[in-house]
Amino acid sequence: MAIPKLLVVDDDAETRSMMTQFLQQNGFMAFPCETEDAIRHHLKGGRVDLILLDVMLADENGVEICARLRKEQDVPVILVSALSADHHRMKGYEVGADDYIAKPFNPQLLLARVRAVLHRANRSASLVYRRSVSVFRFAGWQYDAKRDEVTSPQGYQVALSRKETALLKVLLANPHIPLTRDEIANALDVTGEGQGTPPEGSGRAIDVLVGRLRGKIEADPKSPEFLRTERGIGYVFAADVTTEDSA
Amino acid sequence: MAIPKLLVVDDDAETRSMMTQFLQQNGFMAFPCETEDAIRHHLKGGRVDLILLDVMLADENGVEICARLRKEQDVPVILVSALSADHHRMKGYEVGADDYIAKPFNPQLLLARVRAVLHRANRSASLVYRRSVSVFRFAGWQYDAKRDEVTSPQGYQVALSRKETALLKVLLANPHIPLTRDEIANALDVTGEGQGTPPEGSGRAIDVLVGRLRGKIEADPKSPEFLRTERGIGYVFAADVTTEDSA
DNA sequence: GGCTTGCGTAACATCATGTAACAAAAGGCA
DNA sequence: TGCCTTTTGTTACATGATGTTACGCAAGCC
Repeated sequence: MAIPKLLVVDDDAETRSMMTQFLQQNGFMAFPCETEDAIRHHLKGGRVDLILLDVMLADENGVEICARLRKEQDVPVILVSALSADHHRMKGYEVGADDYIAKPFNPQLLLARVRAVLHRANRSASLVYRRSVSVFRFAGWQYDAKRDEVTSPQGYQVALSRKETALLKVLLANPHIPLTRDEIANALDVTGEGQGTPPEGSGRAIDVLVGRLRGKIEADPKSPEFLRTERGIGYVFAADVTTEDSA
Repeated sequence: MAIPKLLVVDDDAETRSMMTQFLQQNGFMAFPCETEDAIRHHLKGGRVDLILLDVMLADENGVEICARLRKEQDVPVILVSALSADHHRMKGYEVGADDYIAKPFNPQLLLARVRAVLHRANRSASLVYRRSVSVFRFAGWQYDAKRDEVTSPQGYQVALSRKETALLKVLLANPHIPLTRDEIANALDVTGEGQGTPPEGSGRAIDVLVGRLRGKIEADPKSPEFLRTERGIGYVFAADVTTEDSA
């Protein structure tokens, strides 16, 4: 993929330029935009991969703009907001934002979110009807999604519990992308069947789970090679993963 | 039951036709719909068993449409979305969607979900649907429904009790679909005819029954290959099953 | 350096499941 | 009917998975 083109939409000039600069420094083509018109200009000009949209634009509510953009073109949108209230968050998703991030935000987290959204958008177009991935490989390890079996480089079969397996799956599906504990928890709660248990933000279940998985697949759990911690953010799977389609 | 009639609602023409085709190839009567009006047309026209609804319709939010449909008619709905954010998922359940699936999705998973929802909606559907099937095969095993005979890959005949047989039948009729203990109990109680026995949610009869069946058809009952546990849910038959119709 | 915060993890608490052992039913047969 | 065998359900306990808490260490920050 070419260098992703991003638009930074914010009515505060300083925020705008800081975010733009930050993104540029991190390898993205970022353009500051002040108004909806500016966005349209870029959209007409050609491919735009992602829009970072401030929810509190002076003239209009970001959520509404997002809704309108969605109708016209399928551009991924991340809402940025100074409000951390959750109903706002919901509102953003309802109109089709791909993600949401609250100010003040952790720069690394912003990058992680941007990469994650680009990653999703990039794949979903071509992958929708592709046959499912059945085998993941990394550094000699292998995970067979169909049988739920994990095999070590030495050929030993490693027994993982269901949650451990689910965690591994989430990580393998998002290599090199930092995932927050909430994101992981959400992904793990998806049982695929009846559900009603709202995921909580309480305990440290994820930390413990990560620790347990490390104990099973890391040579030295104290200095993990794959399951790395991103302090203040969450965890990343820090290895290249190759996948293989099932028949 | 007749062949289930499904509606595929999506504003993207390509997605619509691919999903429709895929479902048709897998034995469903599937119709593409572009708008809510199209849905209503089909609903008025007669029985519709399930609606697959894209959350990101151009004009309106799928979740809202789902909510409205729910109020009017009791049609099962599965939401389909390009957003993997789980907040959406929650939202979908709140308004009464029967399930939710994120794009890009595994086609087999889609089929499983569709069958599961249809199954729930019409409990006896899948068993009745397969009444003409006389022989089931899986991983070398064979179950002859006419003679109630189970044959192992080595050709040994395995003797199952009536309940064990009934359990196997239910599982074979719903491969890869997790069944709750209640669902299984219901299916077992109704087998004969009269149905005055109120299925209870009390004891652990199903667990024990599953254990006994495992003892007879699993090579290693401790780590079952076919009759897998879905913690917190129930059990699944985790093998591909082929069927053969009787003359 | 001291302070604050986040993380790792052992130890415990909880809960679902597996299963042996027993009890109750259901047949089968003289 | 009465006795025996087989099937089915219940109970009790063991096991294992998952989540929580508590405490100590390490990383960042001044």
